[in-house]
Amino acid sequence: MTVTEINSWQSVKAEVMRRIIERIWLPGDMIPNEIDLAEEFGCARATVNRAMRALAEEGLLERRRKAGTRVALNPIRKATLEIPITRLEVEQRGWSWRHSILERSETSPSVTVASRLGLSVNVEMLHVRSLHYADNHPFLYEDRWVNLSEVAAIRDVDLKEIDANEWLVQNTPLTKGDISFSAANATKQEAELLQATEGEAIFVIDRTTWNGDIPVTIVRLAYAPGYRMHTEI
Amino acid sequence: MTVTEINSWQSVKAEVMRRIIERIWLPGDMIPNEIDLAEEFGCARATVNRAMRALAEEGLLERRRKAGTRVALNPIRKATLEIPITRLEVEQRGWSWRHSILERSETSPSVTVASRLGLSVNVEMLHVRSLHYADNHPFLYEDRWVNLSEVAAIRDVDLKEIDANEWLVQNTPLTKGDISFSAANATKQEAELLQATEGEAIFVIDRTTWNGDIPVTIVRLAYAPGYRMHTEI
DNA sequence: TATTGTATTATGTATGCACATAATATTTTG
DNA sequence: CAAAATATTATGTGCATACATAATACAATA
Repeated sequence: MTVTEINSWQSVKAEVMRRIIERIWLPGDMIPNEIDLAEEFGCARATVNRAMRALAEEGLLERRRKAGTRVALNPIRKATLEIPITRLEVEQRGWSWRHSILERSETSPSVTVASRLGLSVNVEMLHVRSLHYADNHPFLYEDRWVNLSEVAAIRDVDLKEIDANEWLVQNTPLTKGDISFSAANATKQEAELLQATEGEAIFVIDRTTWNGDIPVTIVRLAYAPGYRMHTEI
Repeated sequence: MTVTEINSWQSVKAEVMRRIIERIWLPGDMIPNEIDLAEEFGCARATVNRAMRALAEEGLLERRRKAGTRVALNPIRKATLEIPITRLEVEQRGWSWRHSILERSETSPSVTVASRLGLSVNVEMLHVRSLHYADNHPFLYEDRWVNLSEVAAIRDVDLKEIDANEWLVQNTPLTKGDISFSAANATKQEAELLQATEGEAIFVIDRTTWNGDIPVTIVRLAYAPGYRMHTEI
């Protein structure tokens, strides 16, 4: 055999990908079954299976029992974006991070907040507004509500020392999250805080998280102008 | 044994997740090695490995050879967002979709476009500007450049019939993509097209895609005011 | 003491085999 | 001929074993 053996799942994956990229196998095409591919590549079926599973997870292949495997028609490449801790995000860019607490109060939520969490307005919550800096420039304005009946321990945390999000991430299990991204014109208050001009376009993330079915926190993150969220597929 | 045997990788995964969520294993903690877990659960090491690998891919565990496995300190819950085809996105919301071509020309790219693609300005590209409507309301303004030397076939496509993105997704393999999300103030032109007011905050997606190392297309998507991108984790 | 070499260890991967499961194809039955 | 029962098939999973690899701990050496 002049053929180099393809016997690691990574090389099987690479070879299958090559055939897709070079359009030897077209979108929608059925491809040979695992047994045949294993024979062709000179490896075990489990090895082929490992490679194919990886490609299916990436969205390049569609697999169904008995029906077989085909090249995906809409390679809906799923972009995975990480929900970062602001401190790390800032430090990763080589800037120094600090944050300051603008408000910290224990109160009952507004109707809007309560309804979005599915809670009564009588529940006691922690309301924290804070500003994150990157190299002493305003970077992010955060407006957060925390469900105190679920996360009572946060009462005793000094949020000047540790960011609320960072504390929550490390101290409460979060099983479910709801995130939306949008653009908004800076309000007068936001503009002042972020050293922007009123009406300037601001990137906004709204996030609600639950532990099981119990709402934990709802937060609105308003980034200083120029912020870009980036990902690769 | 009164213990129900945990012998499928899914149940191993569920049990390990339970221990993390219920804080039996804390963030940063080392957890037992695969051999011990296999013994405890009454299954093979390969089964434990399969489960642990899945959890590591989800970001809940951090694994290193010899060093062992620990609960991730920052459970970087990765949100996966699908890169949709606009027509489907609109139709999924129950609206009717149509789009109109504002410009279609074959020309050489601007310096900005060329440099972002890593191409010379002498390359011939297809420049398409189009407007997508949802229920006859402007939904998305799209400004796209396509590398004709890589995707020559698009010359003969009637883009009034099929959206460029949809055609590309179905007819060229895309192996790599670069996506960024940001907020911008609507320019006068954008405001007119999207029936917005000048300066209104607009959600923008910039996307570049490659096939292997060859750039295929670069596109800027400007959404009408009020657009939200949504995902769950 | 600092550096280099070596042993140890936990995860990573490959293999052969067996059986499970889902979906299709085929045959039987009313 | 249509509906139900049955066979077939491709992927999915589990197991035991073996060896590979990376990272650490520890000993040997200069």
